[in-house]
Amino acid sequence: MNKPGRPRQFKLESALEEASKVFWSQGYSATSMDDLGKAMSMNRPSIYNAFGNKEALYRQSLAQFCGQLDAGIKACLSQNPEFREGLNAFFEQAIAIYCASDPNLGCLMICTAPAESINSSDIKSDLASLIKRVDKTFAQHISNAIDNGQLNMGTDVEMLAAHLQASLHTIAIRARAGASKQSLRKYASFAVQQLPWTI
Amino acid sequence: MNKPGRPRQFKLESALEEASKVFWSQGYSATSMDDLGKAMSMNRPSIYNAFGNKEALYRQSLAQFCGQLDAGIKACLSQNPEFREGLNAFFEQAIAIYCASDPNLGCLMICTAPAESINSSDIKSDLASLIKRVDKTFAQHISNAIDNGQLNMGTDVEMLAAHLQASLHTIAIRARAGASKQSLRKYASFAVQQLPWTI
DNA sequence: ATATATTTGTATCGATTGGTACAAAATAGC
DNA sequence: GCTATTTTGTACCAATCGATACAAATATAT
Repeated sequence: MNKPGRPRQFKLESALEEASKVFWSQGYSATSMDDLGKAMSMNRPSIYNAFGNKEALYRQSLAQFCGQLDAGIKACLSQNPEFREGLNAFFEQAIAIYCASDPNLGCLMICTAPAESINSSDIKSDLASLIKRVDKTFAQHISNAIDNGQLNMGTDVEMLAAHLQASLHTIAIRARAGASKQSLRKYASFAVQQLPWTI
Repeated sequence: MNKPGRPRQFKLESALEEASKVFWSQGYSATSMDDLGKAMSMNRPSIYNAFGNKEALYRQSLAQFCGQLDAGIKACLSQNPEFREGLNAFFEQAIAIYCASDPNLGCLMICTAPAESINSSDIKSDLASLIKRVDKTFAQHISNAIDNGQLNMGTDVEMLAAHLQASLHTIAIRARAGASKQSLRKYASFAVQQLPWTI
């Protein structure tokens, strides 16, 4: 039941991963199909055949990245019974990703998609979708923490979720601007500390 | 004491303003010198003569924008004796700028510079400089508010300033992603409310 | 008027852009 | 072996990219 035809000399996931790295560092418009071809070890016709055009490839890179990001949040927050420690673990993980390369690249979505979101309504909606997705994930766990008595009742869950994501956004941008891991860690723990904890 | 030679048919400031609008909506890399020439009503040699190259023009656009932003913060916060109202006024002003066009463009610096900051160390340092500048401005007024007894003592001034700027960052990004003025206003007032007020 | 200095507009440069046509290569099913 | 199907690699496309050479135009200073 295998497909006929010449077999692919690349793996979809790893090729996409290499494309993501290029977009991540150079942004969308400053990245050429030639750059992508070299990084992915594919010639251009193969890229177009496998992923569509440049924008489709970028959006698939975004989708892959966002899936990992959201999964990371959920993993950290579900794993830890204490919301405070779950949040600290998540921010630690996010900072590790944002500062994984030298120089720090920050967040692929937050640092590269806004620039293109006016030129492409699809990229704009991708950006809006991720923001909403992260808002919802945070809100869900904030709600749980309130039910568990870890956070004060009476606080606006959605606003608190947006406030948490604000910290994530500024960490992404500051990382890209060259901030150190240490300074980002310090800020993250401050932001977590500012939540209306009961204890 | 006038300069000899053929007089300019453009004004530096207004030409720069037009250039800013193009960069603001399209970002740096997606903007061509041809786009700029049309928007500025200048032919390319005149642009190069007056501003240098494309990157220099972009950086001057950034500088103009950032000067207005920082001046806006200082004006709002200095004008209002109550820090809380000064902050509310500033966020209202920022939201008005971020949502002035249709579609919303957010912040020129925050939404377009991060994408290019890896390709250009100058743009990266421009971004870092603005962040530091806003941090300092916020910190100064937070410090005053503590001295005036409006904010609790014992809070980390620098971290609180970064936390305020985080709200500004997420507002800029959410505006660009299509968020409404109302939702941004609601979040801004929530963020202000979360500060450790004494009253 | 003449010389000097500056801007403007046209025309153009080589390089690069995103995207594709087409044939060779390599598989599966029969 | 033969056909159908898919991928690969070369070559190439028109369009656009950032940047500039050069002469005409327009001002000041003497």
